[in-house]
Amino acid sequence: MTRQKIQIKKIDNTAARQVTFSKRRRGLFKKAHELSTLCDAEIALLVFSNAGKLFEYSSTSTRQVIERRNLQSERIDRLDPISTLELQLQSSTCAMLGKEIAEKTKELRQLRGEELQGLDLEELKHLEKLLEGGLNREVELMEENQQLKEKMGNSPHVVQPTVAQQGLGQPSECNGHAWRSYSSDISLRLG
Amino acid sequence: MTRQKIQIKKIDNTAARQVTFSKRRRGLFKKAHELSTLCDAEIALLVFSNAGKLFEYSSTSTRQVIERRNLQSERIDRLDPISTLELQLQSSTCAMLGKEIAEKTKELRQLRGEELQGLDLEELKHLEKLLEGGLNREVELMEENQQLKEKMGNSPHVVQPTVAQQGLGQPSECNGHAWRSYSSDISLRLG
DNA sequence: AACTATTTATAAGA
DNA sequence: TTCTTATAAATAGTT
Repeated sequence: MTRQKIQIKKIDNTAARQVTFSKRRRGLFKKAHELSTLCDAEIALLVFSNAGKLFEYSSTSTRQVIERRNLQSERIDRLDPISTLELQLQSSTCAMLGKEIAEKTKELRQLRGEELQGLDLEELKHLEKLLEGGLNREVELMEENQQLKEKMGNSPHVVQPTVAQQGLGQPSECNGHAWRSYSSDISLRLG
Repeated sequence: MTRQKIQIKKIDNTAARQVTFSKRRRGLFKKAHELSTLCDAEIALLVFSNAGKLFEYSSTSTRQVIERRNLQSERIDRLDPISTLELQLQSSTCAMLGKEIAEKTKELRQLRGEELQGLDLEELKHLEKLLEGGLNREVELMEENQQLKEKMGNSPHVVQPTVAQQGLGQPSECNGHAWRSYSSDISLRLG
């Protein structure tokens, strides 16, 4: 699209393909962020490189957006015929906690690292907000878990896995921007 | 970015916001498609408008990309401690069929309608490929289901819902392009 | 829905 | 990888 117009077809040369991938991925993420900000849209963007590496952007959290999407397409075939078995498993939010944390960790890593390079001040502010929101959710999850813990005491036939929650990691500074310090040391044992 | 540079913050005026949303959403989808084609990347892009309407693009299928993502983040906390209960539910692929079809239908609707407007020839070719791929998967699913049907006959304690699969719809022509005709009339009854 | 003056994105090349 | 730059593309404001 510049020194010369190109055809939109797979780039054969591996090195050139990787360079283009990096450039355009960054451009795409930026555009996604701009759209979400300008128009108050909720966005999730998943990109697997040719080599199988995952890059993701989300205006809120990828899991949240995917769940919102699932709600739309599942409302019809779900919600009515939920078997008791399914209920038990769905309510075993415990298993999801681990996933959520793994995801959050990865998201944080990405936000702090790669994705941060090309971002301007506006985006930094947004990321800061996102991080704080994430921490708030963390607290909510803890509370939710506490409640779950109590409920499960009453229904012994429910699945009761053990989840050990890792701390969010060491407080860090990034591009001269001090992230809110936070340390969690929660260990959950249900059942 | 043109007559005047704008700040990346929420557009207050509702009408202006909607116009910008349409324009930029189209631009974003085009960029996503170009990246996937040029660099052989697998992409899923979910966009919820301010009004809650879902727009999605995927180089293959959104479900497929999300699953691929789940594999990466779940491999650690999953795969080892799969309870018998979970196994039973996971193997009840029947429930997923309904979802898959609902999804595919929606995807098709989107591809044929809205998203088709701004697409050039290259993209049309891609969509054609995608649709054919979808049909192939349909056939695979049928076969998988047949096998499931047989397996379930042997294990009576497995969940056994009834799923009626609708046909994909009438053969249709789109933008002067004849899509492969297909009709399915399968009705699954397990147990 | 179209039009353009500008701003952005980016393909090549260094 | 990062930067530079000529050019293609996207798009904000207007009609």
